[in-house]
Amino acid sequence: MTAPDGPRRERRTIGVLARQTGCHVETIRFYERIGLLAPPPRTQGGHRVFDDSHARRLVFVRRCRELGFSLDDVRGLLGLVDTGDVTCAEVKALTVHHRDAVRHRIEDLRRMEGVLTDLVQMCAGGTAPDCAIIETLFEPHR
Amino acid sequence: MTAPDGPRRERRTIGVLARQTGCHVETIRFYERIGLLAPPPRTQGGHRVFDDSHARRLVFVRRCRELGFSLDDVRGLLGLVDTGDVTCAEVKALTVHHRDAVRHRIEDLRRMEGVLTDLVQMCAGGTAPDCAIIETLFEPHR
DNA sequence: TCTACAATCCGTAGTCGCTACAGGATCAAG
DNA sequence: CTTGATCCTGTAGCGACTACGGATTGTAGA
Repeated sequence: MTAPDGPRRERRTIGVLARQTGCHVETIRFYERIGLLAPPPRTQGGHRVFDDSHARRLVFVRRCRELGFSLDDVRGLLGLVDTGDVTCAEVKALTVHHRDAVRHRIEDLRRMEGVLTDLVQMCAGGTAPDCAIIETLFEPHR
Repeated sequence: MTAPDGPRRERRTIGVLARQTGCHVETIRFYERIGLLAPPPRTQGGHRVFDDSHARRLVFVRRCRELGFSLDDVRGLLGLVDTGDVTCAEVKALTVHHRDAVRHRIEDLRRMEGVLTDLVQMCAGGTAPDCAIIETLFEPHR
């Protein structure tokens, strides 16, 4: 009865991991370098060998990044997970805080979009050398 | 009858210009270094002396930045202004293109915000060590 | 006129989150 | 055993600033 390991601990090269997670190879190495991912074991020749736990962790990082969390936020979340100290309240607070920042950013962009639309509308778009957009941009704030 | 110059060509130090335009002193020097603003004349001791034309141009840059234009975009717009070759059509095209990029960015952020709000709502926020947010973030995409 | 101190000078390095090389070594298939 | 894909390390670059250190200059008050 040799241990049948199964697909639970599947080994993969960095390239395969990259394809599975949608990360670039360079990004994975970068995450390892900055301490976001633990250094995986290597082959005799020095190639990294990743297993499911690495894949899981990388997926987590990637999902967080897709949601706009900073790498520092991700580090914090992973820290909570790693120590086992994680409580819903902490995670929720971090998430709420980030969501509020995202909302704030949306508001900023909306204001920009409004002004840009105004500018576009006040511009005839012809070959005239005097452009209302340019004129307006030379005016101080608001 | 000495030329009364008037307030039209008011001279100012970099600090005063910064206060007038809302830019940091370092940013003004930075803009000069990358060729966005022309090098102003100096005092004997080497301090920069700015006049109204510099102020006008810096206001333009600042307004563009507030609207999210890249420094390269600003360079382009200023280039058009400088050559006198500026036509409404060109400026409008650049502005429309940028507005579309801003809209795109808003859509991205809105999607993030939606997911973040979902996450926040699925989390009880108590002291439980199992957190639904964390669980979800370990799941692959979507 | 002297002195104190604010403001300015320059150059370099750091921020964030990657991305793009260069110049090699290793691995798997045929 | 050769080929060619993949991997390795290290460094430099991006955008748009920001922050520093150490020196110099400008100016207002005594």
